[in-house]
Amino acid sequence: MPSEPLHPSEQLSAFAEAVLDVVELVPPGRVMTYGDVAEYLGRGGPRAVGTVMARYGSAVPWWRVLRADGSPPQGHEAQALRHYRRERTPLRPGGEKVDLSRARWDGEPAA
DNA sequence: ATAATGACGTCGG
DNA sequence: TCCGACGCCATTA
Repeated sequence: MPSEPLHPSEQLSAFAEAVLDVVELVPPGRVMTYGDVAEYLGRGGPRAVGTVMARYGSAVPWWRVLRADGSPPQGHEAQALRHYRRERTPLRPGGEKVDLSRARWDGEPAA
């Protein structure tokens, strides 16, 4: 039996909810790629995650989910870059992409 | 049930 | 580094 009371926003598929949950866990200054999220969940794929973000991402720290090469979400580059600078997310020389080697979050608690 | 659609990823040139 | 081609997966028409 579910322990979670059904929220009004229960039109979301289980997958979409799972994706949004993970995104909310990403600490400020850290990021995950679309593929990372799918792997973390053990289901779905990068594209499916992107589809969810495109539709419901506005409610979560969407800028912390980006492409595998460190580039910000397609269509939201400028906004994302502002957030990165504000959160001091490690950027690559040139400042157009995130330095995944330093900013990538594996899912472990911040300690 | 089949086809089309993405805030994607990898590979080859 | 910059494409294009293909594969991938949930969602929607």
